[in-house]
Amino acid sequence: MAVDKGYMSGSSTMLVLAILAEKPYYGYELIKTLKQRSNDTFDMKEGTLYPILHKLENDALVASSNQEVSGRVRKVYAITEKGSRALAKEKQEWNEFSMAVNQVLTFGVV
Amino acid sequence: MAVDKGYMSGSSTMLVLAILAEKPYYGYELIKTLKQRSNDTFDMKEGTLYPILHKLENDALVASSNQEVSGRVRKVYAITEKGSRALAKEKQEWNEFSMAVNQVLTFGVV
DNA sequence: TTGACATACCTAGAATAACGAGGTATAATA
DNA sequence: TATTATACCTCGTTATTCTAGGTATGTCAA
Repeated sequence: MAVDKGYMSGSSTMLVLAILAEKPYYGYELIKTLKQRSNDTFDMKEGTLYPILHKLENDALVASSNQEVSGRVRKVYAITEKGSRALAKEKQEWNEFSMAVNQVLTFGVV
Repeated sequence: MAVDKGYMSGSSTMLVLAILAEKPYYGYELIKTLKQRSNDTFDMKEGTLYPILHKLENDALVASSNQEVSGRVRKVYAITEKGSRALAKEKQEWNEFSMAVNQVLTFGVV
């Protein structure tokens, strides 16, 4: 990660879901997209992503299918209805968390 | 934690330093202050705080001294010059990180 | 005065999450 | 043909937090 890896903890799953909320992606493509969207701040490793995708699929938050993309079969992941609901909840938690952090950091600052 | 514990990872140390940046605190007091400042979002456990304080002291980011506070000897922690510099850096990293998250979450949203 | 509760500091072990480093295979390109 | 990029995967290490305990003191009500 470009940022301290500790920060990533907990938000990785949400970030993956957020990317998939737009349209289906396959793993490798997802990493590149995440990197782009974050202006090179997030450089998620494959050793991080694939276990996350497998867990998401296991929990039925995403569904995978083998599809031919530009002449090659790839495992494409799509978000499910359940996944969309989970994402909405995680976004809410993230907002609560980040606001609380900013509140502590800016205490006393006018 | 009131929020998912995963989110805390990485920011706990920064939050402790941020509290100490205002004035010296002893451990127990610090937990209560953090909880107040965050509107009950952060409920840090003692098993989390004390190891953090010990590590911070070991790295010379804080300094401790036994002081009598309201008729009782307590271990009071104060931020050092080095600690202030570390806090400034961590704040910067936090800003970079949270902005990147928000950028990914709000992609395509007008 | 005695028992319960809050205060106050601490540690060991379990759980979780991300990473590094490796493996395997195919396609493109020089 | 050799190298690089693509593409998916797993295992073991490391880092961080929590749970659950231990110890001790002060306060307050029954």
